[in-house]
Amino acid sequence: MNTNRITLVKGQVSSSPKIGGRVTINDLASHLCMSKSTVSRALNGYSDISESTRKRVERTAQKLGYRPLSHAQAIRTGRVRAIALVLQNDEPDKHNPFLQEFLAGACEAASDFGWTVTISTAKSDQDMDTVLTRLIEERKADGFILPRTKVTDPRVRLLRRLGVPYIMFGRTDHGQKKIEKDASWFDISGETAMQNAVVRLVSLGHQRIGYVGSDPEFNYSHLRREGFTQGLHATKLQPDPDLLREGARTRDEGTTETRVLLQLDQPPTAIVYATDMAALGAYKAITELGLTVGKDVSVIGYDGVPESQYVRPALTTYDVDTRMAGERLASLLVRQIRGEPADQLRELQEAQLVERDSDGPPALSSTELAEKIQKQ
Amino acid sequence: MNTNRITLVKGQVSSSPKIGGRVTINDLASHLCMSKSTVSRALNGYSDISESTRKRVERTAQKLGYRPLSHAQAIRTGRVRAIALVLQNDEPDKHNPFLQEFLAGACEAASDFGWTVTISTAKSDQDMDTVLTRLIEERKADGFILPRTKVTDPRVRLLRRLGVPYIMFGRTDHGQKKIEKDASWFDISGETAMQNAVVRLVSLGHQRIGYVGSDPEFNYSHLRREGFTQGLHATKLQPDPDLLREGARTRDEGTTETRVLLQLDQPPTAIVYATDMAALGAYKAITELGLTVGKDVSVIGYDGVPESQYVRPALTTYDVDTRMAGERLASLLVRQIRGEPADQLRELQEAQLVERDSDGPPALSSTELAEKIQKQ
DNA sequence: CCCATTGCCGAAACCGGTTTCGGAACAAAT
DNA sequence: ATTTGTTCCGAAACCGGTTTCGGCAATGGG
Repeated sequence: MNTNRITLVKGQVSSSPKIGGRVTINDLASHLCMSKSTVSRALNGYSDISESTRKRVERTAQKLGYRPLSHAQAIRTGRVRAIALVLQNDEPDKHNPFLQEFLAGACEAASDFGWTVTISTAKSDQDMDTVLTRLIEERKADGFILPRTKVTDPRVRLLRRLGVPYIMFGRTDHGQKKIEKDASWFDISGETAMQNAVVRLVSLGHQRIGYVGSDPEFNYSHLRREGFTQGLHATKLQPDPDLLREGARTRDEGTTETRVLLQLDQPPTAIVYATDMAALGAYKAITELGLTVGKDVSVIGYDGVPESQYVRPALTTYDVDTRMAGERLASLLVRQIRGEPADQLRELQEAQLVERDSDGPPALSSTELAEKIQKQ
Repeated sequence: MNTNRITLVKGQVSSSPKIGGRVTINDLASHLCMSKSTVSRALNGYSDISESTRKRVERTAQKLGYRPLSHAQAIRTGRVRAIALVLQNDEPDKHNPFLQEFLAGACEAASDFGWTVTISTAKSDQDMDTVLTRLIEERKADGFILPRTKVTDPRVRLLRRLGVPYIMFGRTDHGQKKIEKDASWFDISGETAMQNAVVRLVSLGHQRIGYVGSDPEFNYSHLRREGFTQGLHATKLQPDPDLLREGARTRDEGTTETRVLLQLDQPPTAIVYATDMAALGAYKAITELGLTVGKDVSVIGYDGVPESQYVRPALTTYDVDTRMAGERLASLLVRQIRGEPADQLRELQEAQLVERDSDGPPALSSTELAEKIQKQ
């Protein structure tokens, strides 16, 4: 009983003339022979401090290596100079090869502003709610980066209700700008990539092109599918509902959906995938049927996962600059917290085509392909 | 003037609007009709508060949803209840598939203690120094997790000099416990895995076993190599310096080192790799020579990267539970910061063998293998 | 019954910053 | 010479907690 309680000890001689050796604003003030309020206002650019003293304070602060403690400032200002990123961990594919680069971008951008990044993880939507609430209540961050936005995103609702700044990596509402009319976001235009993929395949001679989409829960899935159909439209190809598959979130599901497409009476000679993972899964389905990727069936992916350059044949894909995404998101979020209007903090960038060996002119027509599959 | 003088309003009872809606310790104190010092000490388990009032305070705190601001506490205690993780970003292979799980483990453990995780990245050893110094000076964290320890680690020197708590993921000094005699660490025993790999291969019938090590800058490289040679010793195989290669940090370097081994007059019929990435690189070298992985040449990796289960033949490897590593590291670090002696906060766990198809009985003897390679 | 402990709590100082308010010094206007 | 502004800075309150210190009441010992 009472084992872990703190016992008061008398005569605890503090051997600390200046524990930690930190330079505080008081040290700085007494060194300069002025009040700490003047020092504070000088460093924070108040207009009622003369230019000369401001310079003097700044030089001395520099010389003594003074750094205000953000948490000491926060107690009055309410700002901790930190942004938070909460990763959701219940996704089918937990291995995110881009995370390190994304973090590097975000941390570097934050650091440039003198801010830091706190990170947390959530196991489910509900846990996400708990985690966000806790971070907000304890004021661990002044704003949030929301990766992988969903069509209707519960995180957005929560943060919006609590009035906490956030920026989305991705759009919501299929990009219809209803919910997000006063929200900031950064995104890569997957729809443009999908459209370009179709155009590319058509110009290679393909007439029947399949599509394997991703988890419809995420907003990007819808945008990419729309991009694909716009590609069909732009190339005057007839859309065929049979050629549109959805919901391939993993490599294995990519295999499954590809099988379905290739078993059609009129199979596609080329397939566009919303994600590289699904496209990598396609290799298995294609080779299982005795077909060759890039000749019998052309494959184009999206994301630029590292493995795409190591599979044989190497995967043609649209590469996303994840590091830059992190950098832009952090930067835009900090600016938003500092007061810039959110609806002016939006950026849409393009993915970069990486031409490799998984696509090319069709070796067979769709009919011939069907026969070859049949015989197998 | 006097505009800021708030005039007292009669009906202003306890349920005041309270900008921001947060419950502060003052609210709690006035709600309980006791001083805030009593509340504070009650919540912090001081022995001079009676059990009954302590319970009462805790219940009320719970009911009102009171959460102390860690940065408000920090101003007096010097503790922000956060641990930091600084990732180094200049490594050859920037794609770390384990990062998300590692973070999940660390965040969850920290969260269980009511702590948080702040993250940052460094581009070089020098940048690492800068980043750490900044985080320390601004007291953004109370301690650090140091991933991927080097043989002599500059981070350790810095933190040791500044007296900042840290825990290493990995050991230093080849595990000789010189520098680390009063440091805490968590590690996976790669040396045991390497030793077991040799034993396994010998029992499969292999007589000449090669080894491809990793970057000697990192401590684990030495431990794993020593584990390998201990495996040779345990199986009474004669060590051959020609069969020991070092420094394969990437897939491509794995390919290169494998080529060297297979071009020997007496090539190995099995090769153990310190990392999966190098082992995956081996596939290219082996198939290029017209050989079959798992029959002509057995391959065993270490790490358990996701790709290992997708390559053909699937890679036999020692799987590391990265999520648990993050969890243990965070947990041990928090306990250390809370006062437990560092030299009692050490854990060594084992990697888990995953038997797949990249190893098996040797199809040929070393001499026969050499001839087959020659003919190619 | 008195005195010394002990248990328990409140008042106030404190942590390192920010922000408000008032006033001194000086210049310009009347 | 007085009034009116400006410019610039110091004193003090404040933020939300923690910790020190002292004191009151109850208890126990002689």
